[in-house]
Amino acid sequence: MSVTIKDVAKLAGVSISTVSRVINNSKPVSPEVRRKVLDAIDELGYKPNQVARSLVTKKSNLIGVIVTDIGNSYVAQMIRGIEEVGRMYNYDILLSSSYGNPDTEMKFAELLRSKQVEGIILISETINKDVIDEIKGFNIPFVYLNKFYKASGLPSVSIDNYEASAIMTKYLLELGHENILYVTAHENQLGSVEEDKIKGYKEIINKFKKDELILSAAGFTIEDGYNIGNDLEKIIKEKNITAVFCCQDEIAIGLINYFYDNQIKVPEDISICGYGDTKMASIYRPEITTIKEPYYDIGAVAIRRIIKELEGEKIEEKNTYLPIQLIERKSCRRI
Amino acid sequence: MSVTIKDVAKLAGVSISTVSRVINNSKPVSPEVRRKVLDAIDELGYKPNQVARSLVTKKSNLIGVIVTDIGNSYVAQMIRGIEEVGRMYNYDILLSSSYGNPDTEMKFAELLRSKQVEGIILISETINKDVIDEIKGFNIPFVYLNKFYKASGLPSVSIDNYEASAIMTKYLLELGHENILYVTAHENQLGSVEEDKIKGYKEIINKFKKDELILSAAGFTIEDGYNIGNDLEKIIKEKNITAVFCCQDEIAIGLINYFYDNQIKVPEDISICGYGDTKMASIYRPEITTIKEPYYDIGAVAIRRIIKELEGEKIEEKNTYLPIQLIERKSCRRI
DNA sequence: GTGAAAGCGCTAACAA
DNA sequence: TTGTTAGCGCTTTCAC
Repeated sequence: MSVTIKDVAKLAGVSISTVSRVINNSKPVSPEVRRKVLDAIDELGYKPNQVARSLVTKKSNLIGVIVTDIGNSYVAQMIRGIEEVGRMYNYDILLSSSYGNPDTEMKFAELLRSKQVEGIILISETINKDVIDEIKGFNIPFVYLNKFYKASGLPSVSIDNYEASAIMTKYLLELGHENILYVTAHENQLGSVEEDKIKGYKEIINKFKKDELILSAAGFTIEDGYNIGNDLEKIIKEKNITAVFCCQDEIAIGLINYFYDNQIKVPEDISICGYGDTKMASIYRPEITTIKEPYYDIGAVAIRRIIKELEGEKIEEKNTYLPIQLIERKSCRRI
Repeated sequence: MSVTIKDVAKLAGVSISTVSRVINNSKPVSPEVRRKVLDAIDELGYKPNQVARSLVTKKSNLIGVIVTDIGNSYVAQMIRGIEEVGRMYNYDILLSSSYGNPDTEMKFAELLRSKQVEGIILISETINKDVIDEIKGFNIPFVYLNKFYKASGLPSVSIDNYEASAIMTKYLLELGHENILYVTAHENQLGSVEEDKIKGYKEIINKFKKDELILSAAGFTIEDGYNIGNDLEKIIKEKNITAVFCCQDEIAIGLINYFYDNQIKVPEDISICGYGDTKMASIYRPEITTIKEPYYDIGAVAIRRIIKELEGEKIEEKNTYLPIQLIERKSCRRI
């Protein structure tokens, strides 16, 4: 079978402890013995068995990541961030996709634990109290990432949605738009980030004494955006709207698609902006003006927090807020 | 610390072997004892330590997946397939992204091995002989997935690119296009799937006595597509081309973007089709006519192969070819 | 500086 | 049906 520390010890003519010492640099070993051991390792192509090592050290060097769907580009970007800094600190990623099923999430959480992961990052799109409680019970570092809901009281990394929304609204106003409609996903959804975003929008709108105009799509997807196209078209005419601020890039794309299919030009006939700066936003034509949520950084900071905690550092603030950026592109024009 | 099998045994008043038996259902246990054990497990919230278990059984239930970049949507889809069927058979995914660096790939391969993964799936975009040889040396099931290069002699899952290309060319011809230009990524690249695709294109073009027209982009990306826009525009006029068959959706999108920016309409002025059916192809406007490469299925079949091999089944053919599909959308019109 | 031995948490003979 | 025991491959005291 596979070559073990014993084989190396035998070949080098030393004890296994000595071999262990040289591979871990844990205690001084005389140069000559070290050489012999190193040669033996080389000759046999020995690679320490991490499983055995984990069993005794209780360090798996594994971080468990539970995501809704790796197919979402923002999730993939977060994972990139997680992976890349994880790698820097020698942590591997154990990945599970729940596809939104709470039972699956729960099962994964337990599975990850039994695999002795040292920390867990949960990237979710709903709020699932049971799973969160379960993970908290593991007593290992845990970060909760949710683009759609506020992680009240949970360690998390996000942006200040209130501020981001205000910035975008102000920008639209500065472009000369008088009537700006905000498309939300679900209005009055408790704990949703939409609460903050709507607040930011309203604040600015009221400050400049314009009319609050809010339309609710039935969700966050491209399809949802497309589906409110018809309703929106009517409202636009009625209320003389010139700019639509979508709560997600996907909705903006769905809307632009609807307009494309109905011969309405963006931004000539109507300005549309998104939120998130998902990959599509920069590829799409017209290129979409949006708020950049730094997904990669969110992932990176999340795992950094976990590693810090693992290293015994105390994390003061529960939530880390990352800087946002308004990305000015082509889908909104000056009036 | 964490509760172990010993704690359970003590609480239940039995030996650890009995506990092991009930959690594994490996040997008969009397109903009353089983109940006692189950109760103890429940009371203590005991979860078997998989690391310890792995050490003795030599089964980690881990499949290592090395990818170029999880941010590519096709990669994410493959991983979905891998994950979902892996889960069905109780395998977890250990994920690593190499970002195209061969040294990193190599390091990951070794790392995965030391973590005792039972199989490896390598999703690569170049050919890296060293890494492949290294992995082969592990003597564990291995599947090689590469969308751009042929995996000569390696266990892999893919589509018949020759056939796919021929089908698309034929389709364009049937639409009434007389002069069809094929945009390749790199011409004459040894081992590239472009060899097969160009062959498929040429075969049909010659069969119908049309002119072979091939243009080479400098790569596979949206940007590469955009960058040849200018050259292509000239050739289109010169040769009276009405349809452009792009070797990748990304190139098609780049090209359509170029045309959008230069007021050339797709498909009115020029028909463009892609290859791959990456997520963008269906979202984009105009929706892109393309060849569907079944990424999810490729991933699913790949891991299924590994699991079969792990179960002792002998896999006969080295490469599994999955059915393709022509997806007729809006970017190509009838002449 | 080096070796012997205990033990991480578990499974799997082997006995009883 | 149950318990005892020997490891799995490694790290880590504890002697020397």
